[in-house]
Amino acid sequence: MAKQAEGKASVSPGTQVTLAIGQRSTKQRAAVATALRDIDDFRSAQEIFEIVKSRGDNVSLTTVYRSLQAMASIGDIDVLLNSEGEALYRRCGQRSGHHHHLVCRKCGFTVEVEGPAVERWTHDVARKQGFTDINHTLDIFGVCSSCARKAKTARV
Amino acid sequence: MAKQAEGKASVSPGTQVTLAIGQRSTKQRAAVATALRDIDDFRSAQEIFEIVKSRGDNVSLTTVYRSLQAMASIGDIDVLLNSEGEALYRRCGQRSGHHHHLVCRKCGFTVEVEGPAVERWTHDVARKQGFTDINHTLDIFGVCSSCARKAKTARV
DNA sequence: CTCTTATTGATAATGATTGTCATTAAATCA
DNA sequence: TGATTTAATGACAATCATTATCAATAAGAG
Ligand SMILES: [Zn+2]
Ligand SMILES: [Zn+2]
Ligand SMILES: [Zn+2]
Ligand SMILES: [Zn+2]
Repeated sequence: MAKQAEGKASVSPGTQVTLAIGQRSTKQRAAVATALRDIDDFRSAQEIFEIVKSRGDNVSLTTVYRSLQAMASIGDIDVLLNSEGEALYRRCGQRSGHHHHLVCRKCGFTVEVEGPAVERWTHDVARKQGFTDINHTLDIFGVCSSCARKAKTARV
Repeated sequence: MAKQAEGKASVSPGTQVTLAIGQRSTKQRAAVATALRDIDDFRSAQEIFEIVKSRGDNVSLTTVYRSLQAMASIGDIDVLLNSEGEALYRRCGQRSGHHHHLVCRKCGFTVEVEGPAVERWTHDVARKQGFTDINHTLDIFGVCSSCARKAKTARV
């Protein structure tokens, strides 16, 4: 069995891919990682597949799915489900740990937010009810000022 | 056009169905509403379809979907997406308005929770970033004390 | 270079949800 | 009550994101 310590391996100029033990560094995964560096919004696997393709890299949709899942399971990227239950992915800011997202419903523009008070509250509520192994989801959706402006203009 | 004021119409002994303007009272929707009264957990449309059937009522899966959506859009029942993006439905406590859920990952046991401070926080954060038309999702998951007990016993 | 096996890609399959459309039956009214 | 209107239903096809298969490829250890 090929063992390998967890760590960074540069597989493409300017892009770093975190690998779990036993994982291999491939150009496909590097291509996905690179595409994620270019965008700052939450995007679906299909959209990321298109972005990768438009950059000239050729990766199958299946592999895009697998790469995103691998990255997400390591915590390298964030996942959130939109109101349709579709998974959206995003490479978030420098490992700021647990955080939440304020996402524009129209353009995907995302702001990372943290709220220690909220974290405390959810935990307290759950423990008070006797729950253990607690986790939570918290996402804020809205229309960013840019999109709101556009909508107003378009209506004229 | 058949106009009708919004209100309650009893369509089955012991069950009340809220109707929007223009909607009709049918035995199928009543059957779904009755099934929802019997359960206290969040369930998928498919599961509710089975429950309705097991009670002797015959409603097509398509209609179960439509009934649940209609009830949810009025706010008569709550919807939440599980980690797979599947919609789960539940008839919640007496119209307590906006609230959130603490759900057992194992058995589905649910506790309704409210947190004015969290509501204020999400709204403030979003507005501070210039967002409008704001909404949010907040769900807490864990293992209820009952399930935790069972797990400990089973392991012996 | 050789070998092991993780990874890929083409494709089929899954599974929840939605669309279609002819038929049924509430609600309204003569 | 019987006729009329059209919301609602049901059987079934269609979507669409995601997963499963499996043979072919290639990373990386020795
Ligand atoms: Zn994030
Ligand atoms: Zn949190
Ligand atoms: Zn509720
Ligand atoms: Zn809330």
